Amino acid sequence: MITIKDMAEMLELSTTTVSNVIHGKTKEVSGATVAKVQKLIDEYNYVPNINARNLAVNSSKIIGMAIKGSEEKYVNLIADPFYGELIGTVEHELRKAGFFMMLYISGSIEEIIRYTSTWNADGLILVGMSQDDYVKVRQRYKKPTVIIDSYISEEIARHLNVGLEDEEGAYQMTEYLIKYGHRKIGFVTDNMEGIDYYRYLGHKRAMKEYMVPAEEDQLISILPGHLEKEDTLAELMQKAKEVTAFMFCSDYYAATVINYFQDQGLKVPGDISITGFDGNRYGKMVRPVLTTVCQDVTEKGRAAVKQLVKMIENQKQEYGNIRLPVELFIGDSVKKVKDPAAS
Amino acid sequence: MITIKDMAEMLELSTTTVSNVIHGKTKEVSGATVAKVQKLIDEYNYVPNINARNLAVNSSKIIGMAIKGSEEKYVNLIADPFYGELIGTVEHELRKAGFFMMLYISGSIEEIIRYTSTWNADGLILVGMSQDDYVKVRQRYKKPTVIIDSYISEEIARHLNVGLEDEEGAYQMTEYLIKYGHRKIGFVTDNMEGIDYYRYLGHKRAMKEYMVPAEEDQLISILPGHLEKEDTLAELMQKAKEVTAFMFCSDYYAATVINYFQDQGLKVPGDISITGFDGNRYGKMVRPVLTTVCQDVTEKGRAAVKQLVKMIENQKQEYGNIRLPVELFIGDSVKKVKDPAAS
DNA sequence: TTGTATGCGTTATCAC
DNA sequence: GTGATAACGCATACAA
Repeated sequence: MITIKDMAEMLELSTTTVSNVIHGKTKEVSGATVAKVQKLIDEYNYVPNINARNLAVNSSKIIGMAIKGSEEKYVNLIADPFYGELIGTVEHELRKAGFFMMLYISGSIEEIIRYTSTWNADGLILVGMSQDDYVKVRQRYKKPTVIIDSYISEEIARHLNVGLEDEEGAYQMTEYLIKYGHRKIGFVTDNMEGIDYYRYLGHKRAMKEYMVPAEEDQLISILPGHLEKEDTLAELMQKAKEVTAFMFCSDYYAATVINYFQDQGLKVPGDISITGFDGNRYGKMVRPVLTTVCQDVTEKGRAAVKQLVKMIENQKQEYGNIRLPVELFIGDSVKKVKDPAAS
Repeated sequence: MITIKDMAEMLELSTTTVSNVIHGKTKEVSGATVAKVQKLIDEYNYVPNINARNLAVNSSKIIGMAIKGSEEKYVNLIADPFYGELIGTVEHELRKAGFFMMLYISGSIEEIIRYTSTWNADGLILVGMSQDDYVKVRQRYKKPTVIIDSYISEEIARHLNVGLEDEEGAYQMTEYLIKYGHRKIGFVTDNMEGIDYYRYLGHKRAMKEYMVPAEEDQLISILPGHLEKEDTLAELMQKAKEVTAFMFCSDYYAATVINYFQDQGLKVPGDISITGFDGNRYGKMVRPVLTTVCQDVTEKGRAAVKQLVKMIENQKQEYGNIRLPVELFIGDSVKKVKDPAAS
């Protein structure tokens, strides 16, 4: 690893001059010198030591991308194509903008805070954070931060969030189901915070607007991570008798259940209709093809990076909510049913 | 951000003493001083500046994880659960060992080299590298490096690779097909280098051992990334008439083709049997459940990190090949056929 | 038990 | 045009 100092000595120049050439401040340097230095740089493959540079300018070009998930959910989390795609685009966009990505996947918010401050990250992208988590991070980390897919109340914490039209997406899906004659709809989720909660609100709004009596509405709660377990699936089979459709908050869950039901001899959508949320490969891979609410994950990552870079350049935190649009994708997992009440 | 110097001044101590406390060298410091310093550390949430530390000790705790993929394949690459799971476990294991992961996904090997050297990474994990790529990296980067899933000839480049029993896996799968009466088997791949090539070799070995005439053996080449395109799939439909089974080198491709075939009215495994390679969620999600060769991605990442850490501690590059075992998973995508020659 | 001095590689401020 | 020199925060060899 050749350094500026080494090169300066070899050419009998000062480090300042060499540094100037490296930074293209060539108007203050003679052409001959520039050439000499440039030659050496190429010859020895000079590459700056970022640690030294960061120390000198008190910045890193590091953006921390912190994904919070409980320890038990760990493996599930990262195998989900949503995260793969998100991480991929964020890394890509970040580098295009001249930054580097440091990835933290951890169940401990304390750990995340510690790491980001040691590395003196120029900015943060937070995924999967609750309001509490966000507040804790903000207490200790003051530089630009953007959150992805969180719902945080405006009063408590000013923040910039990049998310989805979750409420609207669920509303549209419910509306679609109702128009297809469904009234007894089971809304399945493993938590009631953040995005799932807002999707539930959208679902409720549609149910109300179309005047479906509240007692026909079923909220089905699943223990987090248990949707892959046999007994939970069996339980869902039971519930399937009481409703004509299930709405899931992720394609992965929806697809898993479709397969389970069919393996058990239940017809989808013949006996029960099923919908998802995400629009990823799992929904395309399962048969019947999943009717779902599509989001553009790439766009999500891109928007987050764009906002973050803007903040870093302006040296200040911005506030607001960016809600990316969603779109219904009609597959084959929903059947038209006769509404008994209508006839 | 409070620094060691700040704390030393506040307590009227030297930076050395403070530094010693931080590093737990308390036997050389009086109990009272330790307490004082510790109190301040907690109070101000002192956290070391890693840039400064790295500069001082000439090391970073950074491991570069470089994934090479052509620009066009970019999105495909990272949405594959294989990469998601691999990145996840590597990050996890790395942190457990006290390192940080810097992720580089790039089609340019030059770029990868430049980034890893600016950051002065302590070690490298390389994924998706050809022999040429590896040699180029090694010319410029001398610190510990481990490769995942590459095939590099021993003579040209000494290296440590963590891979799979690719040849054996394909052998077993072919053997299984043959025992189920298949003789006309189409081996489908979009490249003939690295892992796919060795899988092909295993396939050939089985065909030879079971004395299937060479003319019954079909190597079907697909343009890279084209297996999702309509015309390539249609072409494959044509080929399906000439064979009784297709072997694919990935579950994702196999599942995609199963769906396409069935959507077109071709029965799987009724009209044609299909096998995959990987053992991931796609294979479990498609119906019929895919018969495939399973690998343990988590174990792969774990092994890579373990080896790398060992090298970093011993300060030297090691050589060798670690081939993780594979296992046949029998799904429902292969049918027993009557071997016409046997009757 | 504690302190002093120096170096890590880079950038930036001034002076020549 | 070019060059000293200090500063960034930390670790460490060596003194005291």
